[in-house]
Amino acid sequence: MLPELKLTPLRYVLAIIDEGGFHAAAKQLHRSQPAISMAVRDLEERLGQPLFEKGNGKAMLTPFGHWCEPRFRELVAHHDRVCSDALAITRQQRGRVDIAAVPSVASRLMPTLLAGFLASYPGIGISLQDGHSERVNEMVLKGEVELGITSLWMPDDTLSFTELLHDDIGVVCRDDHPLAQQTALHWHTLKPYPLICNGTSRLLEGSPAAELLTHSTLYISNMISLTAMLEAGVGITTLPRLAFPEEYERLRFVPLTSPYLERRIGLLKRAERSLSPAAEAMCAYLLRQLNH
Amino acid sequence: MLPELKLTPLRYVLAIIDEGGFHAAAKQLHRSQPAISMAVRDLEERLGQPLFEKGNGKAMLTPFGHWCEPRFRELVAHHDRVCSDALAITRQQRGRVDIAAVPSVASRLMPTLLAGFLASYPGIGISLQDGHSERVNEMVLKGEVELGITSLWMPDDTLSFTELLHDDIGVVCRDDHPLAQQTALHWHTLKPYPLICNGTSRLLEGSPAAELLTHSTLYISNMISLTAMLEAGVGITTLPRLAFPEEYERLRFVPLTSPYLERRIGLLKRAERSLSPAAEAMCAYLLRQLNH
DNA sequence: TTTGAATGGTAAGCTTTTCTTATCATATTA
DNA sequence: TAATATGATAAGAAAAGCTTACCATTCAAA
Repeated sequence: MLPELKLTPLRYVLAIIDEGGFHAAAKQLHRSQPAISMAVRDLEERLGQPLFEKGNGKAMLTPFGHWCEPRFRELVAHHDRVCSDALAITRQQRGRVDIAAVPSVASRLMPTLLAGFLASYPGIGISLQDGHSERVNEMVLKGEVELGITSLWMPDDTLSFTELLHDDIGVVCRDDHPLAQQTALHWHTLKPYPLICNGTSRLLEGSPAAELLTHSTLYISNMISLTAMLEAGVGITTLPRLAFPEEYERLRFVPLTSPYLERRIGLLKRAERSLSPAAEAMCAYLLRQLNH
Repeated sequence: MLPELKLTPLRYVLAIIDEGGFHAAAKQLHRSQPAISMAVRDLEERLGQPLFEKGNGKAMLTPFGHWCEPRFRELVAHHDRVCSDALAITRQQRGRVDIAAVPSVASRLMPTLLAGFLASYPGIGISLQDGHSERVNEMVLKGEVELGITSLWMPDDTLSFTELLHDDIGVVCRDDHPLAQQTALHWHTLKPYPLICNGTSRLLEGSPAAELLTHSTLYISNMISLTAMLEAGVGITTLPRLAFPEEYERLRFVPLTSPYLERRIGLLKRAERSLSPAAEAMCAYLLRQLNH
C-alpha cells in the first residue's frame, strides 16, 4: 500500500536542491553522480511522479517536488533530532535518574554527592525522595525509582544490592546522661535506662541486644519528635551514626561495641533489569565516591 | 557523527513491542526471525546500547528502549503521513490548482465547469481569478497561476497553448438599432455608426475590419460601463460571443461574417514545466469537456 | 558554426546490506 | 523429563546500493 521511503534518497534530493545540481550534490555527499541519479529515479518511481523536471539540462523541481521539499526536510530533521537525543542519552549527557534513599542518607550524604554528580553530568536530571528502608525497597521493586540507597531489608532475588558503606550503631542520649561520657558501650549497661524505640531499632534484632527492645515501652517514628524526647531527657535510643542528628548540641552519640552492630548501606536496583545510561552514570559515580 | 537510522529496523522494534516477541513480530512482518534479531542488534550498535534486555528469554525493553519507543513511533508515523499525503497528491485526491481566466470565460464557462470538476475531484482545491488576456499571460508566465484560459496573446516559446474553443466576433448594439435585425454583417455596413472600442477590439487587428478602429473615438474597458453606453444607444461595439452579456434584454449580438473573425480560447501553461497532479487533472477535465 | 565543458542519464559489474535456512543454547511448560 | 517455547549464531543467497566508464544534450565562448 504505502511505499517505504528511505531517508538517504531524501537527503540526496535535499542536497540536489541545496547544491543546485546532481553533480554538486554528489560531491557534497561523497557519492558518484550516478548514485544520486539512480536513487532519485527510484524515489520518483515510488512516489509515482517526478520530483525534478526532465529533459532540460538543469535540475529544477516540479510542482510536486516543491510540495515535497519542506516535508522531506522536516522528516529528515525529525530523524536527526531523535538520533542526537538518543545519542546524548547514551553518552550520559542527558536523561534522568529517580532515586530513593533512607532519610539519613538522603539528608546527610546525598546533598554533597548529588552536587558533585550534577557538576560532572550537567545534562542529567535527578529526583530524590526519602522513605524508610522498607519503602525504598518497595519503590525500587515497583519501578517507582530506578535506584535505592538503603540498608538491605528483605533480600530478594529480583533485587540486587551493592554495598556502599557501613554505618555503626550507637546509643544517643542527652549530654548530662550517665552514658554520655562513655566512648564504648556494652549492651548490658543500657538495661537500667528507658529506651525509646525508633524505625531503626530493628537493626538490633538478631543480636544479643535485641533483648533491650522487649523492655521498651515507647516507639517514636518521627525524627523530630524523637530528638525532642531525647533533649527532654525522657530516655535514650539507638541510632546508626549517620542518622544521629549532629545539629542538636545537647545530644551525644556513643558507639555500641558489644555487640558491635552496623547497618550496611548500599545501592539497590532491580536485578536482570538494565539501568538507564543516566542511572548507570549515577551508580558508577556513587561507587567511585563511597566505595573507594 | 550521527548514526543513520533506517526506518525498517524501527518498524521491527515496534512490531516486537506490539506483538510481544521476536518470533511474533517476524510472522507479522513476513520476515524470518533472524532477520529481526540481526536488524535489532545492528540498530542497538548504532545507538550504542541495547533496546531489549538480554539473557532472559522474553523480549522486554530496557529503560532506554522505553525512552525510544514513543519517538520511534512518532518518526515512523511521520514518515507514513508524508508518504500517504504524497500519494494522495499523485492520485489526484488532494492538491490545489490556481487558474486565471479571461473575464468572459471566468464568468460564463468556469462556474459549471468547476462545479463538475469539484464533483469528480472532491479533494482538490481551486482558485480562479480573472484578468484580461495580457494579464492572464503574465500570471502564467510568472507562476502566479499554473493554468490560464485565454485567447492567445503573445505567442511565447516558454508558454504552451492548447486550443479549447472558438469564439466568433460580432457586433453588439441596442435592439432598436438598424443593425439589430441583421443576421450577418459585412464590416462595411458598420462604417456609418459610432463604434465604441473595448478590450477585445484588438481582435479586429490584422483583418480588413481593423480600419473601423481608426475612426473610433471612444474606448471603454469596463464591461459594466460598456453595456451602459450600449443600452443608452451611444454607439455599437464588437465583442466575442462569449463576452456578450446576455442578461441585458435590449442588447443584440450580430455575428460579423465578412471578415469572419474569431478568438481562439485555450489553455495556457508554462512549457517545459510539468504540472502539479491537480493541474494535470484539471487540464484533462477541461479538454474532455470542451474539446470533444 | 564549432568546440569544449557543463549538464544528467544508462549499463555492467563490484560491494555492502539484508534476508533465509539451518542450527544452537536456554528457559518455560506439560 | 520431554516438548515447546524463547532468541542468538553462522553460512550462503538475494537484493540494494555504489562505482567506473560511457553516452546524449545543452550552453557558452572561440
